Amino acid sequence: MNNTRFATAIHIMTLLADTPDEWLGSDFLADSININPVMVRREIGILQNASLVITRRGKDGGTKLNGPSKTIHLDEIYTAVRNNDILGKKNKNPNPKCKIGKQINKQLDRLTEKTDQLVEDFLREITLADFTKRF
Amino acid sequence: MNNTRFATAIHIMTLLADTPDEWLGSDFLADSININPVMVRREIGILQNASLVITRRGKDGGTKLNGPSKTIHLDEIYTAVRNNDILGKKNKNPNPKCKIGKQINKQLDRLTEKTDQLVEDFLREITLADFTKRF
DNA sequence: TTTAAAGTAACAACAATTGTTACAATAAGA
DNA sequence: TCTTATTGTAACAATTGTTGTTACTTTAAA
Repeated sequence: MNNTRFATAIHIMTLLADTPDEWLGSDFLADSININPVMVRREIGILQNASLVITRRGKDGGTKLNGPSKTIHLDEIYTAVRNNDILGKKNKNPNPKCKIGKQINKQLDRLTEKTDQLVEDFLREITLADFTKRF
Repeated sequence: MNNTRFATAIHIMTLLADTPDEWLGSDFLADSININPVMVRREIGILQNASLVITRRGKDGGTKLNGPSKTIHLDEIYTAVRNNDILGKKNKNPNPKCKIGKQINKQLDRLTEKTDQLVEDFLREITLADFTKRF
């Protein structure tokens, strides 16, 4: 993850958790994170797809958590925004004539899968409420 | 990690482990991975800094493992090539006037550190010999 | 009907990754 | 000592990924 998407997403979620009854607008959220409101709306789109938040359009619109923060787990946020494996990308065309080139991507997949699973399992044990408690 | 550096590094290490007594050249390694020899030499430079391999310049030069593959652990390769945190980058200037903006990066650091440690601990339990056994 | 918000497309700017060429430094071996 | 093959690395090009911005449509409250 050579990007700020998890940081942005968990920042949004933390703000939403802080005032769970209010519809917070992208301008307000953007001002706390100090990024462009369009970026915020894009990230909110992802969080919506994952059913982590609900939004309302039009005047007085905004975004809220889709449930109590103690029922939301950090792995849900992570898997929603992640776009790479922890160990990175595989090389595209390792040489099939080489005994190692032929197998490497399969073996890397095994390792990648275990590694990713490990992190998800860890983040699943942490709720958004746990995270926000420290603020 | 939105790059192929771990994949390239472990591919190199696997090839070296396969013929531990030979000096393998960057052309040979590049041909198995199917990337440019310069990329291979660059990655070997990193592996050298981490004392994972030794190289010899000049005619009949090349690279070898710096020790038996059962004494090399995958976390050593991972930490040598990693250049990002698993949870990604932090936003640079969260708003210090906001109670959450003010704290977010500190709290993210806590989480990031635990997550990275988890993966390193996992990879430390796997030797290069374990990995290469399956080829 | 007015107003303020989300949603999103299009594009621009910037950063990271990967590929390539070229050449200096080095070391083996004739 | 000379030839040859290799690493090391700088410089740059090409590609891809990330972030920022503008502008406009859609939506819903009041």
